[in-house]
Amino acid sequence: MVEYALNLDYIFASLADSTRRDILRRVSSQELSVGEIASPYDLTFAAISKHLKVLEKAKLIIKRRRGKEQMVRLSPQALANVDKYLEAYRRLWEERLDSLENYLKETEE
Amino acid sequence: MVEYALNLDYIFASLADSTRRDILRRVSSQELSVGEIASPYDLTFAAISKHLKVLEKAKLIIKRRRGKEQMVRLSPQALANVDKYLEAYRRLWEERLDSLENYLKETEE
DNA sequence: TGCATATTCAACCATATAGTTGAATGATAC
DNA sequence: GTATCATTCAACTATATGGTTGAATATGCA
Repeated sequence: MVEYALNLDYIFASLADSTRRDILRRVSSQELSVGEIASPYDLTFAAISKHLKVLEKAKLIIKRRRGKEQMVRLSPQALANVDKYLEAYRRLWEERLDSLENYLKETEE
Repeated sequence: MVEYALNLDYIFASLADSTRRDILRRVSSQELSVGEIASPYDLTFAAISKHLKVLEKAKLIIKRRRGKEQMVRLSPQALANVDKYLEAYRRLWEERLDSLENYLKETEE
């Protein structure tokens, strides 16, 4: 319960930064080393290392050592928790979309 | 584009606080005044007012004046954007759930 | 062992955030 | 207009966050 709430704190805080969202996107399709992750950004390795720490604390990524590199990949479970969180609200925005659709349909006629 | 990204920054940052998530939950079923929103929490009005500012900037809530009160309600659209953001990842955690299901099914046999 | 490569840690700085208190504003009621 | 109720603003404090630099650690290789 509390665990779950804390987890959402970490997950949402992680996702609130566009560099971290970009990292997530990139590791979602393939495992990358920390160096590979860092290279496109105009930031120090240490900064990227910190971003990865944040993502790791939120359990959004998993790191494993491969030789001298640390390999990083997405752990989709945390995002599934976000989806679960949204569940309670889905009906609300779908209703709104429905009424917009109806409105458009009626306007067509 | 940039607008959308900034929006996600604000939305996720808003959701990273359990008081704000609780406020969202409470205004999702009914419109509440700022005072009604504040009453269950052990925080000053000013603190709640700030939380509402954060939620408003993220377009998660809408305020309107009713007499001397400000009434607050959920604006579900911003959450629909989160759902849209998750879209790209849904396949990934569903695959994982599927393989867990298969594993359990096979273990049963 | 010693060197190079990959990554992290420690210390520090600047800015943002979450809270407080007390004054200020807006709207209604008298 | 004045008092009152509801809310916000301003100023301040403490802590968190995102970045830097330079030293430290971990692994692989000669």
